[in-house]
Amino acid sequence: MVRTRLTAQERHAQLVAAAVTAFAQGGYAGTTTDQVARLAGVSQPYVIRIFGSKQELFLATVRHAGERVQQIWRDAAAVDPTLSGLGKAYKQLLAERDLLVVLLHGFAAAADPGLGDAVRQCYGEQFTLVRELTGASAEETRDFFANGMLITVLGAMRVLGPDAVPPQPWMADLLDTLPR
Amino acid sequence: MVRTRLTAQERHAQLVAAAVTAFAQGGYAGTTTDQVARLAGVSQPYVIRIFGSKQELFLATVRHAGERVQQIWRDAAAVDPTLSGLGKAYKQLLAERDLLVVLLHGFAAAADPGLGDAVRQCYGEQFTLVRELTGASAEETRDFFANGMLITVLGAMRVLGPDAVPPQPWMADLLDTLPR
DNA sequence: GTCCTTAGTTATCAGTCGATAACAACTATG
DNA sequence: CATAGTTGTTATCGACTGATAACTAAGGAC
Repeated sequence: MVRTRLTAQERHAQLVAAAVTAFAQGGYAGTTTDQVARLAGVSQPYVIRIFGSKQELFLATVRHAGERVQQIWRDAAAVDPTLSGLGKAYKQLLAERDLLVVLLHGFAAAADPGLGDAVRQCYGEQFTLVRELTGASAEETRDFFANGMLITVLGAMRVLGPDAVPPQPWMADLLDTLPR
Repeated sequence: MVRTRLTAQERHAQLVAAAVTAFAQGGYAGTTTDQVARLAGVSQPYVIRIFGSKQELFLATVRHAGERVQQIWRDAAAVDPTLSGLGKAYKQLLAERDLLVVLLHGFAAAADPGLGDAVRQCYGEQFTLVRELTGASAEETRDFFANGMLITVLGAMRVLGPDAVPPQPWMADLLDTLPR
């Protein structure tokens, strides 16, 4: 028998996955709940009924992305608990570039009072976790996050990632220095 | 005599200044042309007539911010043409935090076909200029931009800058390592 | 003073978007 | 089969927003 309906739990997860893709492209204000709904193959009002509001949908999406990043770091630290080890795990994160970019859009939208606290907490947890896992100094950790942020922004700019634009000369110089 | 009217040139500059403030807070999609107009004390249709469209207004704003950053770096390099010298000029940039944040919103909105090319060109010019001014290696320049991007994002998140939120423990560790 | 260019306004619209309400259909259980 | 709970839809609304059009008025040139 063909499964037509999903449980609310399954649908919730599917919608968050669709929202990662949609919000990564347009950001919070630049993405409609209808775009997310169409990506998931459901109607727009149903998205609202599951999450209550667009803001809650976005928050669930940012939290999901943050938790996924943390999990990848935990897994990496189990093998090599150094900044270098976690840095290599970035390879995985670049493969799921939308995850990083949706986090960036969260950071950028943090001026919105309804989003700011949740977004800052998300980033704080990441920073704390990396220090716990690696025991690295604050300075080393800052450089780690700085380079991660650069990679993320270059991804959002379509300089890095699956659908990157044709490379310009200046990009080559920059990209050559990034960890492989 | 009281000046009531401005020349188109003066008004143009005033509107770009207002747009820096407005777009820094809400980003491209999250800011209305009416918000910019009210900030400048003119009517919304007049903003559209001067710039043609919201997109052109945003592009003019991003270009202005990019040029201002470049000018600050040129001035700094005239005194101390090293990455350290340009880094110190960041103090000035943090004082005009909206300038940095509006650039970030430009990078984040680069997935929009109408904005991407201009935004990438803006970033490429910055990268190239810094290398020309300092003669630094690609790797050193990458670290320079990575830390700059981190500072910018922390500004957008209201962790850094004039209207920063009350600091959390993790923020203190991070902020202590940033260049003074 | 009159005229003409330029600065600026009000009125208005067509499209979009998040949200609500009412209804329909599937599925498990007894 | 009946019925109750859950999954999903269509219809619709009110608010908002970018853009257009038509009008008004300042101020320099002659």
